[in-house]
Amino acid sequence: MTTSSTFITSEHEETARTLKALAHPVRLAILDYLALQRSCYCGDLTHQLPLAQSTVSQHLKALKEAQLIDGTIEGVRSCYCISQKGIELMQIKVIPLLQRMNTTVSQKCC
Amino acid sequence: MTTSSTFITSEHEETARTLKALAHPVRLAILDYLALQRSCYCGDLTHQLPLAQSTVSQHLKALKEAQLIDGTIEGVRSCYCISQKGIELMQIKVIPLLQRMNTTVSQKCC
DNA sequence: TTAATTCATCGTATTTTTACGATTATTTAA
DNA sequence: TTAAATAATCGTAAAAATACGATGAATTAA
Repeated sequence: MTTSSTFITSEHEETARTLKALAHPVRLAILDYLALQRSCYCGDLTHQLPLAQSTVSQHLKALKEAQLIDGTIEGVRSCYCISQKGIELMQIKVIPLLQRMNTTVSQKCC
Repeated sequence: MTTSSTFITSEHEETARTLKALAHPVRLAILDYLALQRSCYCGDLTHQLPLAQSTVSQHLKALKEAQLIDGTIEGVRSCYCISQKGIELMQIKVIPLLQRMNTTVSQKCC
């Protein structure tokens, strides 16, 4: 199920990919933390989260592959932050699509 | 991994559940269609989509369980539409959380 | 140079998701 | 009453996601 039809557009495919990266409590928590702190190291997150280091690293990788965050090696550590692309994806792709759901349902439609 | 800590809040858990329901191209297409058409029958979707009837029904169930849509039996058919609760979840829970990502990144933060 | 720190990656087990066909239940039409 | 139509559910197979420990690579400190 990858082929996009007229019904399932490439926008649906792309946005679903972004939403999938967002759709995990740990990854949402990481993003919220990054939004607040500006940036942090992988180790900071590992200390905060009840998860193994390898698991945290894996979540960061998922966010990075979805272009939601940037990561830079700083000596022995890795620094992460929300990416410009990530902000664009939210503002231009994801949120507008979700906004389209906002049809005024005055009464039960069916 | 279900326990919410101070770092992972219940809001993260709940929003992740909603996002998971959204995070599939077929389900996004269904919601987009419902936003446009107001309502439709399961059969309409089965005709539009390159999927088996049981699969479409399964996707509708996922959306319903996430409270994003309502379904009503109309004789031999089932009519679906975006729910008021679904709109609320978008406007009050999901979109605000995604909006929080919108920190102005003037230059590479790390 | 050696040891310690930090993090990514690998291999793997478990769970969840996705899709299908077959079956069942309900309603409508003949 | 019987047949057709519609959609939900069941069982199941295959793929993807999630988590872990172990290992390896790179950098810094001793």
